[in-house]
Amino acid sequence: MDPKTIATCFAALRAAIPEPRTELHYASPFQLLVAVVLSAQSTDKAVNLCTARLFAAAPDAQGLWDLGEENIREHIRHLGLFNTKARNVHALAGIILHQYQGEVPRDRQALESLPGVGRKTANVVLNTVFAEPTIAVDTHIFRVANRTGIAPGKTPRAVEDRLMQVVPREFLLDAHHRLILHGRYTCTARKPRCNVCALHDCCIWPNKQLG
DNA sequence: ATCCCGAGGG
DNA sequence: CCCTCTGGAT
Repeated sequence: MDPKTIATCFAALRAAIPEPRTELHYASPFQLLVAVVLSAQSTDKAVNLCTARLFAAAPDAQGLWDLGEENIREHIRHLGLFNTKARNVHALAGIILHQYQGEVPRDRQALESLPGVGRKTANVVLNTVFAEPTIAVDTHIFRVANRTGIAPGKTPRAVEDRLMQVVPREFLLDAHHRLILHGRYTCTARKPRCNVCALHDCCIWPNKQLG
């Protein structure tokens, strides 16, 4: 897709999604980090239901470390992958508490060394908390980038690298959340709402559906 | 490549 | 029933 068309796409996305932001509920960088770890293969809505009680019981790294893995597991039991997540969140809280003075590090390497934190989660934290121009390629962005033709790629990393090349600078900071929200509500996995899509005229997808 | 793994939607 | 949901570790 040529640069002009891509710029047209993002201008259209800006009009459709004027205030891009995460739908995860959080009151601190640490809470956002935990929420994003919990969000793997789960809906934001389900995560918010869990964290409402979890953060009330343990709002910070000290609290989650003291709460313990067993209690964390009970709070997140209705999320998928809850066992792994409980173990990771507890261990992560301990590391943040003891090695980072309870603060979330603004450093990709440090973030990715945390249990349950990979490149995607690190990119979300860097973008959402520290306002760095990163793009976390999750299931939504991977689908939207490939389907629309904005940034095709066989792996999440390939799509990320391509997005970083082709997204105009003025749209880079908010591209992550705009693409996420577009994928969640319009360019959905199963039955995309092409009839109301802001990208209808610049999207290359050959199977545009009516409703 | 495989495992983890609950809940909601179509 | 099958698919999807802001993946990461082995």
